[in-house]
Formats: sequence, C-alpha cells, structure tokens
Amino acid sequence: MIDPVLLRNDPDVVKRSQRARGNDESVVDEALAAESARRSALGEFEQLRASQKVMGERVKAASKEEKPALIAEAQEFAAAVKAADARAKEAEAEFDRIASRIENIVIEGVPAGGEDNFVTLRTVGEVPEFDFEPRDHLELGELLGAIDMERGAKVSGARFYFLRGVGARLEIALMNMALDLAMRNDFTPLITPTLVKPEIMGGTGFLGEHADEVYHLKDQDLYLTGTSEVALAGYHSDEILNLERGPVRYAGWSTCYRSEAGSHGKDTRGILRVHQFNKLEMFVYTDPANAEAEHDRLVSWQEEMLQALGLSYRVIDVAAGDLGSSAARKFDIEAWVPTQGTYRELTSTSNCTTFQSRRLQTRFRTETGKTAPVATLNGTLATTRWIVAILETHQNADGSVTVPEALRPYLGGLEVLSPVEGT
RNA sequence: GGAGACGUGCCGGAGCGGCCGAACGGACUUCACUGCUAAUGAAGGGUUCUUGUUAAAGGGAACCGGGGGUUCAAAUCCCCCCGUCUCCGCCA
Repeated sequence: MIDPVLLRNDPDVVKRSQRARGNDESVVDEALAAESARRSALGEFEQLRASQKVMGERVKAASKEEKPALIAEAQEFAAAVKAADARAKEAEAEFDRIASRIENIVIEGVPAGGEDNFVTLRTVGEVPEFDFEPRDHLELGELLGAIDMERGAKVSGARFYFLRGVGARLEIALMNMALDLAMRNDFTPLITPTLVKPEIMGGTGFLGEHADEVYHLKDQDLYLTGTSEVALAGYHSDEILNLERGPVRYAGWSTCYRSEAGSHGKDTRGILRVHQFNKLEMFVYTDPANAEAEHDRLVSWQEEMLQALGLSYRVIDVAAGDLGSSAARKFDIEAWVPTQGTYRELTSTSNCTTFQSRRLQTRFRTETGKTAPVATLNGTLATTRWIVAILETHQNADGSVTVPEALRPYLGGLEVLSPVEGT
C-alpha cells in the first residue's frame, strides 16, 4: 500500500513512478478522487454519529413523559447514522481497491524500462574455462548420484526431484554455511510456516499479478508460500517494533513452493526451475531512513557467499518495469552457468520501503514517540538452485566436482565429490 | 473426535446496556525527596482515522480477539468465525 499522504501531497511523484514501471498512471487521479470521497463520507458519518451520541444523552436524562417522543426521533436518526456508516465504509473499500493497484514508489536511480533494461553494477570473478567439454549440472548430478529427476517425476511429476547422497548433503551444507554467515551478522534464525492464511499472502503482495503462481489449498483456504519472505513479513504484522538497537534481522529457512504457471517449456532440464526447493532468506525490519544502506549490506552478504563458493557473477540493478509490486528497488545477483554460457539468477534482494509494512501494519516508534511504518527488505542467502552453478563451475574432466574450500567444513571435510556406480 | 472455560491497554486483572478508552495493581516516563542505588510521594501515558495548523495546541469519530446483529444507546445481550486453555477419548 502506498502512502496516502504522499498520494495527496505529491501525486506527481506517484505518477512518475507508475510511468517508470510502465504502469497506468491514470489510476493516480482515480485514487485521489476516491480519497477525497472517502474523507467527505467519513466526515458526514462522524458528524451524524456525534449528534446521535448527544441524543442518547438526552434520552437517558429525559423524564418518563418526554422519553417516547425523543426515542422516536432518535430511531429515525439511527437509520441515518447507519446509512452514513455504510457509505463511509464503502468509500473506504473503494479507495483501498483503487490504491492497491498502485505499486511501490520506485527509488530514484532505478533504471526505467522492462526486463532487458537492467544495469550491470559489477561483474566479479573469472568466467571458468575448461579444456574439456563441460557437463551440465544434471549430468554431473546423476554421475555423482546427487540429483534424481526421473524418480522425482515418477513420484510427484515434472519439475520435482530427489536430492540424494552428496546432493542432499550439499544442500544442507549450503544452508548451514549461509546460516552461519547470517548469525555472524545479527540475524535471528527462524524456521517458518509454509502454509499461510489469505490475508498474510495478500498482505505481502503475492496475490496480485502473480496469484496464479501460488499453490492454494482450497479446502483449507491456505496458501503454500513461494518464499519464507511471506511468513517473515507477516511475523510482526500488527505490531510496533522497537528499532532503537538497530534493524531487526531474521534468517528464515523454509521449503518454497512455486507452481511455475506460465513457464511451460522453460528450463525444463534439471533443478534450475522446480516446484519445490529450500531457501535461506534474509529479512530485515528497519527505519526507512536506513533502508537503502541496509539494502547494500544485504547485497554484500550475498556476494560474500558467492565469493566464498568461488562463483563468477554479476550484480544487476533490476529495471523498474521488472520489479515486483512491493519492491522500490531490486538487486539480482546472477552466477555464470558454464553450459548455458550465461548468467542465471541466484539471489534477489528487494527494498520494499514501507509498502509491505503499511499493509501489514508493522510500525516502529520514531524519536518523537510517534509511530511510523517500518521499511522491510528481503534477500536470498542460499537456495537449492546454487547447486547448479557450484557443480558446473567446479567440475573436473572425470565428472568429479571439487568442493569449494569454504564449503568443506560443512561436508565433513569432503574435498571432492566423486562419481558413484549405478543408483 | 466429545465436553467445557476463556479472549479487555505494555503485563496482570475488574467491568451494572448509557456516568467506560475503560476501575485497581504492576511496569514505564517525568518531577520531588534521599550521598548513590533502593524506598517514598506526585503527575503522566494506548492505537487509528479525521479536522485544524508552517508546525502544534485543540476538537471530533472509531477501536475491549475478528465479523455480523439487536437497541435511541453495546466491552456488556444474540449469532458466526478465529485463537488459547482444561478434561475425556484416539493416535504417536
């Protein structure tokens, strides 16, 4: 939800943001009109209600003889109050409907345009060269007895898989490595629910344009989360946080579910795009004034992970039109995937400013003692998908994979993943 | 699965349909007092919207788990939902 005060005082800023995203800007004027309609409807109701209260006092104080007449009068008045209340509520709902179509205000400096208009901020690490024909992650995963797509499909269908042996260990190792890094930086680990109520799913903005990519359990009316961001954002809903000691940081560990509707035929091979995976997600609640600095910190922790894993990557500033509705800015880190000859997204970190918290009613106390919406930020610290880049980047001619040094302690000192006999 | 109890502010805990945004206690903040701490005394507080203003002060409305209803008037009565707890059963 955007800031209604900003909408009222500075509609041009909102329009400019809508334009940068390639969104409809007429909705801004619609929202403005709905806002003033809402306020006048509310004013009418409040005035009537105040008079009704006065009337109630008179009824109470009246003598037996006066009472019937007064009550008759009050009865009529009550109907008017009720009608005004209904109008005010309707006007409020109408404003919410319109305002919710406005996406978060894009931060100054975010490149305009769509998917292809991102700006590369930096490229880090050597692109790996091989003096042999590199195998792709699935071929390697099968050689190592680490990834089993066939049986995944047998049990659960396309885009499902088993991680076994060193594959399973690799994922757990990655998660633990990420968790350690998070804990060194003041994050509280949190294992989150992966089924959430509609209002939480809606509040985090995932039931907007992307509603069809979300699994929904109809009978229970619960949603399977595509990221722990959902539960982490809902964690402090309707609360006033104490941010005096700095940002509140959580590292959420959860399995993520995505229906991948609309991506049929895309990345069908291996575990690059799957319905279920694990992820360690950073989530931060902070004073909006510190949000951009925190955003940079999230990126630097992500880079720390990728560098420790010896991956080659680039950091991109995602263009306005490619941002989620809650994000004011988003940095993606894409790692080089040798057999694809291109960079693929391994992490994504968004600064949602106060957009998410406004809807979820998460506030903090400012220096003056007033409450104000907090800023929320989120970012990936490790996911199953990283296995793709790790296997391919560190592979050897014989199909074995050298374990990056930083990961070895999490694999019981294992230095090389070696091919195994039939599975 | 069966039976019951409960859900009030930061916490505990009262609350008769109008005098209840809500007693009382604790915590908290400020002030006073006391070498310090503690103790004591006094005062003060919630949230949201709205109006107002450069800003404020001030005014108004809403909020007692959520949503409906009855009533001139609802924390209080009725219905539905959600949550918590206790007992019994069942399964680990």
